[in-house]
Amino acid sequence: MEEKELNTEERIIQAAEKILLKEGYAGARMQQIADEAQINKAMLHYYYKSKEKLMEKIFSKKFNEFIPKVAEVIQSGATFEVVLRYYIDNYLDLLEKNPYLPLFLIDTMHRNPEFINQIPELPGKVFVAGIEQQIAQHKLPPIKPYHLLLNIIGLCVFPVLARPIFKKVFQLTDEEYQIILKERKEEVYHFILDAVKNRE
Amino acid sequence: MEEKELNTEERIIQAAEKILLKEGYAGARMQQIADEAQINKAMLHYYYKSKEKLMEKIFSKKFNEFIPKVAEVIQSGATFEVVLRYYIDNYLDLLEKNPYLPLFLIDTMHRNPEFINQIPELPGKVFVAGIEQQIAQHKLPPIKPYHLLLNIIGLCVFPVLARPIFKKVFQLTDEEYQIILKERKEEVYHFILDAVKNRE
DNA sequence: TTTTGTACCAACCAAATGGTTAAACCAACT
DNA sequence: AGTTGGTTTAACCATTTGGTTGGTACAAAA
Repeated sequence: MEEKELNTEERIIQAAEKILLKEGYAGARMQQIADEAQINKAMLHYYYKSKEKLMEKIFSKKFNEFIPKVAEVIQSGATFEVVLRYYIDNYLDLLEKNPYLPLFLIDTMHRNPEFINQIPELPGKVFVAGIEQQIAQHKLPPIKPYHLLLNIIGLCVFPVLARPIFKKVFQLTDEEYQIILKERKEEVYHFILDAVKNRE
Repeated sequence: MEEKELNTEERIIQAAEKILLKEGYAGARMQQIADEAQINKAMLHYYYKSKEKLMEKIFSKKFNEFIPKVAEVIQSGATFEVVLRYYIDNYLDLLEKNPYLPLFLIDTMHRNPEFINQIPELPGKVFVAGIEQQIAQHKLPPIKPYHLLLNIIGLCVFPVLARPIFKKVFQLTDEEYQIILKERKEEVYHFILDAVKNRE
């Protein structure tokens, strides 16, 4: 409710997040970020030498918020059902709170790939190994790990990305679309489970 | 192979498509488009009064290329399997030829929603009615049409959008990712069919 | 032959934009 | 009181950017 009294640096980060996520790197203006942080434009450059440095900071921060730390969970021995629920619930909650996040990351990685390089290596192979292990133990039907992951994440993320197109094509209000998104937790969970079970 | 001798307007459209799709509205530069079309920047404004008008043209053109005209097919009485194959094959072919298209449309609709308004109404309701009819005739198990459509399109489109992220996380080469995309026609088709069948 | 209209361009312009400077402010130490 | 060092600002700067101007070239119409 009440605006916390944040120090300048925190206000800059908050403002930069808001503006960069909404407008993208090319569309965001340093002045806009300064206004949002209620500081002078020169202050921005005092704390962050350049727009690029600021973007680096926000991008890596958001990237790390988005990439889930579930590699361990998949190896925890839990059933696929449990892991899937955990995944989907976490992702959809995150997406509900951060509707601009996927577009921001995807857009940045496509159009400003230079920002990817500062990201450290990620344990993708671990996830693949985890899935393959579950398949070997017959806890999962044979499916290529990449495809399974693309399916799970795509089914979660796409509705957030496609919101404007679907709203337009089906002439939905924001409230109606919100309901659809709420329904997704069950829909995606059962859809994936049904697809995977039927493969056995 | 050989560069056709196109007239100026065609060259402008081609150039604008290339640059706008790749860079987005905010990132694209009129000079860049002029260079690509091998004309003077003033020529751009001779044919298209402003960047906005040019974007309007390209956006509506691309939007109409992307939104499929399958509403009739779904009502054609064909089985769900046939319609699904048709959908998926068409979409994935289109996406393979136009990898920048989904990001361009999604990005534009999120960040420049003013361009949506010039798009005429679309027969989304017809699709919904078609699906509901198939469900009533027990040709399809009960599933909310919006969800079915989100699932189908999401599973097709997301891998194209997520390419950079997946390449990074799993350290894939372009060739490796290309193979994954090729596999998708079968993967998506069976995944959806299995999920839907299991619902009955 | 003259007029007219379309295609085209070099040079230009005003505004916007990322970034800098030099000085002021201010709390903490000496 | 005076110095120091981080913080803040108004004013400024160089470049980029979308867009304009005034004019040329040229072919078709009159």
